Amino acid sequence: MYERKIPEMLDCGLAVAIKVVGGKWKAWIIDCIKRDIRRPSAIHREMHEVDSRIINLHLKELEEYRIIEKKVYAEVPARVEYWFTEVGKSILPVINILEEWGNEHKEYIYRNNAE
Amino acid sequence: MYERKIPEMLDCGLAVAIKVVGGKWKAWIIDCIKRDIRRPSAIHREMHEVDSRIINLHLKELEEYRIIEKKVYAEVPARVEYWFTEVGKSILPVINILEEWGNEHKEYIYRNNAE
DNA sequence: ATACATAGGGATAAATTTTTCCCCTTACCC
DNA sequence: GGGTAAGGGGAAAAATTTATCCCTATGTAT
Repeated sequence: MYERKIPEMLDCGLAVAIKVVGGKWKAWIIDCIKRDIRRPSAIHREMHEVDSRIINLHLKELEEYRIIEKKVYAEVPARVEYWFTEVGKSILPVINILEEWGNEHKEYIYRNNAE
Repeated sequence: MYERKIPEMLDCGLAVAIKVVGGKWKAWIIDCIKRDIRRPSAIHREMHEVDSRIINLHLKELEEYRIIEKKVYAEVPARVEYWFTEVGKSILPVINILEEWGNEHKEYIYRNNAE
């Protein structure tokens, strides 16, 4: 694991919120789980652009924040599912608002990048 | 300027929104402007932890997204002010929601990091 | 002449996040 | 044995963001 050299700012609510949703693929992963795609392998099939290693890292991070929790079934082949915690559920509407804002304004924001 | 090697995903609204508010100090800068701290030097005095170079870079980025716009006054010493555009204003309530969520849950999220 | 405040940026380094590559385990199927 | 599918992670490289250092310029004040 990477060990941070500069301490983070944990006091600001905004920084915390962005930490939770702000990774490159975390929002997409959260969206998968929201759509009942719960197993690591299924998430990976859904997000085939992304290496499964990356997905694992993000899942682990979200689990550390206790946004999601892992359920392990004693089956073969191994079966793992991720479910939102209560706090995890509470962030879903926040994400929706972010997404709405982004969809409404993305052409505006990136008008210049179009060359 | 740094030239990206991997193209970004501009299609997802969430990615766009996070791009706009998700830099390390952008939210703080936006908060300054919201509190009528509009001049680069004043923002820098407010955010004395952060090098002015960094603040400039973020301001420039926000300006490229047209979240803020620069007004240059023909005074001496030079006077520059940043103001929100209409779209810039529209993101403020979104940021408030993020911040509220973060403040409400930060102890929960970082309970483990406390060692 | 020296110092200060303002705004701004080049060059480079450091820190952090993301990616790639390859490995391990269990158990089933052919 | 060799192949599949599941979950998982070490090590190192690459990509990206953030930080540090030092310079430019203008005009004003001491």
